[in-house]
Amino acid sequence: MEQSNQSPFDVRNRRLVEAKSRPEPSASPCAACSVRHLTVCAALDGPELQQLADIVQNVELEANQPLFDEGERADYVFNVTAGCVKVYKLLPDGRRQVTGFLFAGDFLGLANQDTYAFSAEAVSPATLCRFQRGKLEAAMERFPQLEKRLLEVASHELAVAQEQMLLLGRKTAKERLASFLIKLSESAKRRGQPANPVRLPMTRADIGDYLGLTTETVSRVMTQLKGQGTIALLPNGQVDLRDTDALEDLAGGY
Amino acid sequence: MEQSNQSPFDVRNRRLVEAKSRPEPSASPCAACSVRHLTVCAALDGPELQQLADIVQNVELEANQPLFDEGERADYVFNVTAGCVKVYKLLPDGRRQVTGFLFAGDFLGLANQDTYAFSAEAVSPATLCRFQRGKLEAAMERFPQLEKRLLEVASHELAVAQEQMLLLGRKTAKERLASFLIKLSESAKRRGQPANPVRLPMTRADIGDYLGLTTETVSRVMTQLKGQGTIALLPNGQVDLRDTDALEDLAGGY
DNA sequence: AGGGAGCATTGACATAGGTCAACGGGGCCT
DNA sequence: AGGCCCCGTTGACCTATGTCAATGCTCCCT
Repeated sequence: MEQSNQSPFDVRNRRLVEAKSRPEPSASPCAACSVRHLTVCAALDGPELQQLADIVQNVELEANQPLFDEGERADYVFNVTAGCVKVYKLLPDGRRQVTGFLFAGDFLGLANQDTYAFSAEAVSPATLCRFQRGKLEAAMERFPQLEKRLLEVASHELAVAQEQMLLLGRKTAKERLASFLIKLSESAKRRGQPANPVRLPMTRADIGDYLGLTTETVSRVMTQLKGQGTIALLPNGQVDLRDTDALEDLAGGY
Repeated sequence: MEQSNQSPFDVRNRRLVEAKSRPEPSASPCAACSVRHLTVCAALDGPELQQLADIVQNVELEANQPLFDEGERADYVFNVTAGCVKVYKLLPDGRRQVTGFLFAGDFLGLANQDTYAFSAEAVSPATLCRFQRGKLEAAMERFPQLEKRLLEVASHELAVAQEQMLLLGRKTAKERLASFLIKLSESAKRRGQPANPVRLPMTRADIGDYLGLTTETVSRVMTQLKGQGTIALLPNGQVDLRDTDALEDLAGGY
C-alpha cells in the first residue's frame, strides 16, 4: 500500500538546518526515518525529502506530558515517530472524550481553523516530528503529491471517525472493548510489532474515555472477557487475544 | 470566508456535455449554481469552472430514496445542492448510526478505499451534483486549489466528527438534543435559511440514530425542553428555539 | 370533510452501565 | 528489602436510558 521506490543513497546535500537532531544516526533525518513508510512523508523522496528534512524539528515527550491544548494557536503539525500520544476534548466539568490514540507514523494537527480543535498529550514516552504549518503548506504548494497524501490521510481518518461514532452510539460495552483490542492489535501489526500479545500503554481511564465508558466498566468487561477465555491479562499491560474470532464477532456486532 | 470574485459573464463556450441538466435556467450549470459559494466548487472560477461543469451530472432523489450503500464501489462523489441527505452505518442486527445529515453545499463521498464506508439516503427530496471520481481526480491534478479546498473540507469534517464523538461518548440526552438543535440552526443560517424556527426534515428515529438515543428518548427530551420553555414545537416539524442561551449552555455541557 | 398510515408521544417497567466506596497488587523508588 | 503510590479490581447500589406497548396526532390523499 505504501510506496517504497526510494533509496537512502539518493539523498544529496544533506543539511540539518532546523532539525535539532537528537543523538541518533545523524544523517538526513527523514531519509533515515524508520517509520517514514508509515507516514505522510512516504509521499516524498530524494531531494524533495531533503526539503522536508530542512523544515522538520524533533520533539520528545515524557509520559503524560502535554503537547498542546484545545484552543491554542495551531502553529504546528506533527508526525508521531515513536511512543503513544492521545488526543482528546474536554467538557467544562471535566468529562473527557479521547478521540484517538496515535502511534508511530500517525499524523496529528490538521486544523481547519487556526486553533487546535483538541488537546494532545503523551501516553507513553514519545517522539514526534514537528512542522511549522506555514512551511508545510509551502512544501505542499511545491509538492502536490504531499497534499494528495494528506488528503488521503484525512479521508482515512474520516472513515475511522465514522467507525468510532458507530461504536460510541450503538455498541455495547463488550463490543466496544472487543473492537478496541482488535484495532490496537491490527495497528501494532501494521507497525511491525507483535499483533498478539498486544500492549496497552494507556490506563483504564484513558480507554474508558476513548470508548465512552468508565474505568470500572472497562475493568469489569476485561474481567468478563477473561472469564469466558477470550483474552488473558498478562503483566505489563499486555493482553493475550486468545480467541480472536470471538473478539471479531463481538467487535462486528454479531 | 468564501471567494466570490467571479462573474457569470466570464463563462464562455458553454456546453452541456454530460450534465443531464433538469428544467432549470439552462446556463453553464455550475456558473449559475446558487449554492456554489457553500461548496467545494467555490475553489474554481471562470473557465476552470466550465471544466467542472463538463464532468458534472445531476441526481434527483425522492424522500427516503437511497443514493448508495456501504461497501458499494465508490465510483462517484457528490455535492448536495438541495434537500437533506443522511449518511449512516449499520450493524448486522440493524443497529444504525447516522454519522451526518447533509444539506445544500455539503460534500459527500470521500472514500479512502475504493468502496463507500457508509450508506447515504435522502431524508427529504434532494438534488445532488455527481462527479465521477476519476474525472474529479483529474481535475484536481489540473487545479491544485480544488484539491486544497477538498483538504479543507475534509479537515473541517474531521473536527466536526470529533465534536460528535464528544457528544456520543460523554453528553447526556438533554445535552445531545440541545447540541443538535443549535447545530441545525447554525447550519440553516449559513445556508441563508431562517435560523430560528428551525426545520427538522428528519424523523425522531433518524435523530435518535444520529445522537445515539432511541426515538422515545428523543421524544421525551423534546417534551422536557418544551416543558421548561426552552423550545416550542410547531407544526411541520419546526422547532422554535425560545431560549437559545439555555440551549447553548446545555449543548456546551455547563 | 373523512379516513388512514405513519410518526410522535406517553406510560410502565427493565437493565446496562454509572457511581461511590473499599480493597488489592504491581512496580518503582529509596 | 520495604514501602508507597498509583492503578486496577471488585462490590453494592443507583439512575439514565432502553424496551415494550398503547394511544394520539398530522398530514396527506381521495
